[in-house]
Amino acid sequence: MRIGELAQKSGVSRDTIRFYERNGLITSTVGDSETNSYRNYKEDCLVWLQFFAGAREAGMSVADLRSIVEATAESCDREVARAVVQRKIEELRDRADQIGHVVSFLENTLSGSRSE
Amino acid sequence: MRIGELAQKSGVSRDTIRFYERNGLITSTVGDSETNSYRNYKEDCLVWLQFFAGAREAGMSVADLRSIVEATAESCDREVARAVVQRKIEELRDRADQIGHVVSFLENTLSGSRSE
DNA sequence: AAAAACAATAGACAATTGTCCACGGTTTGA
DNA sequence: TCAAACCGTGGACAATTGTCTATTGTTTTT
Repeated sequence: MRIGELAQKSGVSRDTIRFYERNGLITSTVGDSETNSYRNYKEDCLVWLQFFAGAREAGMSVADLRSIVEATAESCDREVARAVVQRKIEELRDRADQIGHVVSFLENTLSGSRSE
Repeated sequence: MRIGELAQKSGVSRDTIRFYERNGLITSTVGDSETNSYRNYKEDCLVWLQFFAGAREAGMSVADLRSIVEATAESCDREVARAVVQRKIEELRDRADQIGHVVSFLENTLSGSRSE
């Protein structure tokens, strides 16, 4: 798959895909053409990109994502990957709790700030 | 209360407090001294700053915070404030849901990526 | 074949969210 | 009184996360 198709399918812009690639979030291979230098993306990338989009919305940084990608890469120890991902899961749960507190505060603001 | 005390009590740095003030998140008054131009912060600011710290961690932007502060300011209509805050609460809940999805994905990554 | 769409690369630009520094003045504690 | 700690201002600097543009070349469509 070339970048345009990937962009269209994932909803992530070409520029952003390239940005992610530069930052080690995805990798591509050079195509087999002799005449161009178009890169080739696997199905795999699409899944990751969709995850990235959600994860960024959930507040994870590109650096966080890179550490997950790296940890789950073939070369790494399964247990290491497990630990890294587990850690991120806990961070996300903390963040969700944090959101809960903020929501509570806001709800108090709503009910507590009546002028009458 | 002067900025140093506020910083110490809130755990937010002086520079950040000034940054927030520049961005309309808090306000201060000029002290009554004739000789200096030290600013004066009310107890109120401390509560807000603590909220800001949590809210930033929860992923709210400074712009989000400003809109909440502005909406809840005296000058604004109660109903407007209510709507703005309610909107933010919903955004936060969406974000929490989003985190849930990401966590699920990561858990699948964990259980689904065994090499055996 | 010509035009339109696509690709790679490189670098400029921008918003956000702070931090740090230097300056000159003030307050406070020893 | 003298140093240390504080304050305000203004601007420089930095990381993050992209977006946009220009340039050059390729592929696809008409």
